[in-house]
Amino acid sequence: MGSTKRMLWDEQEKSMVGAVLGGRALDFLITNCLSNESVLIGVGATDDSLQNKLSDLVENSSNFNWNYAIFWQLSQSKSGDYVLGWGDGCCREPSEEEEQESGGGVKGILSLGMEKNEEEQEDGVKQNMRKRVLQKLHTAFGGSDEDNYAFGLDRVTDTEMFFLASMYFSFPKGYGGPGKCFASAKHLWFKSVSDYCVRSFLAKSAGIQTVVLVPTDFGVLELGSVRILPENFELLNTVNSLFSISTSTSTTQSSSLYPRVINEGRDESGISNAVQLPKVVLSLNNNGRTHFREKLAIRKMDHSSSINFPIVRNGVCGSSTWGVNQGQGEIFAPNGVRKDFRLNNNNSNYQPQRQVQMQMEIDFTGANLRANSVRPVIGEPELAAADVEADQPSDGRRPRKRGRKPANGRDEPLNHVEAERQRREKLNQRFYALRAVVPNISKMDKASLLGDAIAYINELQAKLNVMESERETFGSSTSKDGSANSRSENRHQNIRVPPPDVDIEASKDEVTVKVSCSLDTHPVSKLMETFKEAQISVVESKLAAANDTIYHTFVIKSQGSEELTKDKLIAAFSRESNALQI
Amino acid sequence: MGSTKRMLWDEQEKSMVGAVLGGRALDFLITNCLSNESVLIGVGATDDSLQNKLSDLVENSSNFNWNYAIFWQLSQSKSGDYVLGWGDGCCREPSEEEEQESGGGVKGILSLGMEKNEEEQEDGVKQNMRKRVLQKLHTAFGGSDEDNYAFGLDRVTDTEMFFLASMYFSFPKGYGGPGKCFASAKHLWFKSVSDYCVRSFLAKSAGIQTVVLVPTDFGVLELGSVRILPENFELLNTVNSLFSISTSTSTTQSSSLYPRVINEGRDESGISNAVQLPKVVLSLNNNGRTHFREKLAIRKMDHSSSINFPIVRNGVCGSSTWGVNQGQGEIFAPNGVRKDFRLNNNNSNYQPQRQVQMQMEIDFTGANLRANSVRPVIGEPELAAADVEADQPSDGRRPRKRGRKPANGRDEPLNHVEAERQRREKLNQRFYALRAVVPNISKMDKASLLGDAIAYINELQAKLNVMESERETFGSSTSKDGSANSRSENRHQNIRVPPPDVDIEASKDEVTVKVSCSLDTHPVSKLMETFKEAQISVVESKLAAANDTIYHTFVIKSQGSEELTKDKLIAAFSRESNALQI
DNA sequence: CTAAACACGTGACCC
DNA sequence: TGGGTCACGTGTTTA
Repeated sequence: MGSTKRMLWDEQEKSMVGAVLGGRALDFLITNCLSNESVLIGVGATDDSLQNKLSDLVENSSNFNWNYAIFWQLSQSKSGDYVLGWGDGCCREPSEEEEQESGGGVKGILSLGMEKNEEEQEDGVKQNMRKRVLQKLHTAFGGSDEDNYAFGLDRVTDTEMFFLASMYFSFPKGYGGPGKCFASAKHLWFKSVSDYCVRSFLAKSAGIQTVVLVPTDFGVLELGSVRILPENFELLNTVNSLFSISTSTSTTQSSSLYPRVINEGRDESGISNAVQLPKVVLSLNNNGRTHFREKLAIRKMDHSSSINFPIVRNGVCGSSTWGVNQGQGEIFAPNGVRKDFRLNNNNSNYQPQRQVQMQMEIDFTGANLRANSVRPVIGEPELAAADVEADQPSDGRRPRKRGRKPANGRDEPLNHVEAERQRREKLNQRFYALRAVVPNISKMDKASLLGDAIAYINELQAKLNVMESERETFGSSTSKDGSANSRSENRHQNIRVPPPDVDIEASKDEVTVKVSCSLDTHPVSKLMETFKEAQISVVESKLAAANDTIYHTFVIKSQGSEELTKDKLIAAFSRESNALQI
Repeated sequence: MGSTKRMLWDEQEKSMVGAVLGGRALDFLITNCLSNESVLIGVGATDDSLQNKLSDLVENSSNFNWNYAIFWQLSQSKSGDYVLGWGDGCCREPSEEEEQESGGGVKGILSLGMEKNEEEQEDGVKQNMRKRVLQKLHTAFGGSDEDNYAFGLDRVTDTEMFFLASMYFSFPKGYGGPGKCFASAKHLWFKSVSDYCVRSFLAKSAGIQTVVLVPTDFGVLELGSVRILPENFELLNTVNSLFSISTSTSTTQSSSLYPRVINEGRDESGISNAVQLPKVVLSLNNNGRTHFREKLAIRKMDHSSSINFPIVRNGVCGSSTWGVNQGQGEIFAPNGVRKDFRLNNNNSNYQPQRQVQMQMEIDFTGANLRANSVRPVIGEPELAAADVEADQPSDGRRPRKRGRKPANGRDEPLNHVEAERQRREKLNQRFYALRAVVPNISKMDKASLLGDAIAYINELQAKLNVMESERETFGSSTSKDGSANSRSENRHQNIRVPPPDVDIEASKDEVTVKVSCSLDTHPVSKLMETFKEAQISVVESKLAAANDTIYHTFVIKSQGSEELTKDKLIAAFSRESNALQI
């Protein structure tokens, strides 16, 4: 009874969640939760460039100093519907000036929930509820109790509550602020958050006063500020240039933003098959080589500088096909943990039967609190399961207060155990990360995980070997493809898959060669499909081969005007082709 | 001083090794060791078929009941010289009848070493020396202290000592028994092991009385028995048919026996640049799903059945180019750990710059000792480094006797720590195994290993993604190829690399769509290439899309007659098309 | 209730 | 001489 169960929402939970998130959000989440049966996986791959853009919008004062930025990424459900799910996000606590400027409503708003929470109740109950709500969301959307991140938070601020809860939302086209924005393809500038979204209550609680939704090619960018900001078209231009396809400046330009969705498990409830399944893994980013870092205090610090704010970013699990390779340089980034993060993003795609989970990680890049003793509990299921009556950690061994570390002075023997703690934690961190990238984990214990990882690596190696040798029989392809790290020596085997079903006929003075191949895998398959959908008939088709390129030329005809046809096609293709970059 | 250093052989060590292995072997090893500077890597790829053949010769009574079989695999040094190195091996303890039949000399022979070991000394000193010798060999040939396997052995029998020590030998052409045999290309049948090899002393110690060396195409097969066996040509025929290339009956028939050698590091000493670098990883094979298994007691059991013997097999690391695929069915063997082993064989080939090590693994398939308390120490560097004066572990906490477990009666508190020990050990085991399959390990600590493994997995996934999408553009090959475990469900998403460079032009009354895509990945690329090679010009090309197929039609023209052109094309394509099956 | 799994503190060791 | 890693024994939790 103490530990909340996954699927079911009992009344107490409902009221609690409603109190924290607001009634509309509660309803929305409950209908979207679907008892964890139908999960939406792999809501597209995001990479650092997206994250950088978002954090740029949030932290870079040259832009607008938004308090948060969320990219709602377009995803496609099994039934073909598009759904906007959490793509990436970045938030920061409002500065003191901002809090003053915003009219002081930030604090305490949350206590005006559905149930009348008395104002005099101190943080304790509120914090407790927030954590429990986050935990409930976590488990409701498929997370396991162990890796619940909420209890790793020292304290959940209003902003964080809004932000963290937002991760669990997803919006079908036309629903919610992002869904409406994307459906209308027009940006929305809310000077009041009263009804911009089902998350309005939460936004209000966080003191957000201005919210802007901007549609992009693959999703919706949501920006929010605690200040009242006038509509600003320069921002829109900036956003457009940042998030449009052609102007992607990412060096890696590899991971695809293009969404993919697999509906795993039965899909019996048809409400909305867009259910994110965030599994939050808290990670500490020891940038550089400093070996000690505050664990995961997402909370704003007492004298919050403008940078010590969490950056939440999602990684993709599930079978998201993400573009090409993601640049070895990125993979072998010198920074260990950072590397893990990055790599967690490009996941899987390998075992569709896997119980994949959307994986989020909290990056504490900016958390520059140098305290070495505030080590909030993390990964302690006993805390997660315990009935957290008071906010004070019931854990005896770390009697840390909630607010600040006692700045203990260099206890040598203490340092050892602390270092050891950190080592263990880092190891566990890696284990989590490994769990994220290895599909088909037989058991959840570490040894099995390692075994599965080894097996998986070998499996991948074997597959790669097979494919590589297959491909190399194909001849010249590898020679010009620089990224194809092919061992060019064993060229001699001929295993390639040929153009199947080649039919050759010789008539009087010419030979006709007919090749039939699967539409699925043909380069022009999407084109043909589009033609069909748009009821476009192909008048003439040609194919020419140059040095290393094949040119298809199609002369087509459709019902409407030619310009309209062209625009239609352009629109259709633009969506496809930019899956290449980003 | 207590811990043996890697490269150097101090006098004490020399005498000890000489005592255990014999003087000639000592000299041989010292000259071949080369201070670990010039290591011979990747001495060819072996696979289960080889292992099966060997174990067949050893364990299958229908053959000859040899006590051990070693395949000395031909390798090529940097300078072009061929060297016979440890390829694969299999051994078993002699049965009791065999021991009787062999004249009783098996036991105690070792004590007639260089230094006069008094016979009355019990196992203690001998076992201690053997382990230390194995450790010395292990480190001398580049193994790290941590993964020394010798201390994982409960007890090193004579046979095992001979067998395990043999792994560190390698023979230039003409040197040693295998080297002479291969040089002469004639088999050798020794009815006395006195001088069949530099390992004669060891062989004698193990009671081996008959040794046969048979040259094969890529190495030398060495068989030994504790019995005196008359020359037998049927055996030779069997061996020839087993190990010759053409008659390989292995179903996989994939892994190349062909050796390759990379000489890593400087090669300043020119004695013999063939130095194996065995890094032995002890692995327990929990066949089936039984989750508990005796750890690694290589020793023969008290009532040794005929199957509980170790099978040592080598895996290939390094950039050995080994053949095609090795049969998915093998890869996806249901047995988890076994799979790991198998897969460890098809290793690497990925990071040739990696500090590769020849990796051996001991397969305890038959080790059916059900004792769960004989837990030999393994991976305890402090033990390895400690000066083990007596065989009794100077470690206080494991007062286990040497010979047999005391059959402790369910000590509850003891059992806990024992279980925990085992858990740790299993974990470390996996870590070792993971280290074996992950190239480019930045640091040797666990966290880094995990990070590297994650990075590597992602890298592999990314590569596979790229290749898969590349391959899928190649046409319907996957549709009829059952083994291409393509996730057919998410066929509908357009994850595919889209037709890039779509150019759309609208003219007066028609729209032209031009698609240019890489020739490499186009289904007809091979066709076009063939056209070009055959100087065939395409008169007309058409493309039509049916339900799920795209039809290319080419009307072509070439110089010669049409029938000849047709035949030429058919010949060209037939070579491709039968690549479908495999 | 047992067995497995994990986290923790501690001693040791190694640059 | 300390920062870092490791293994060990132990207490606790979970299935």
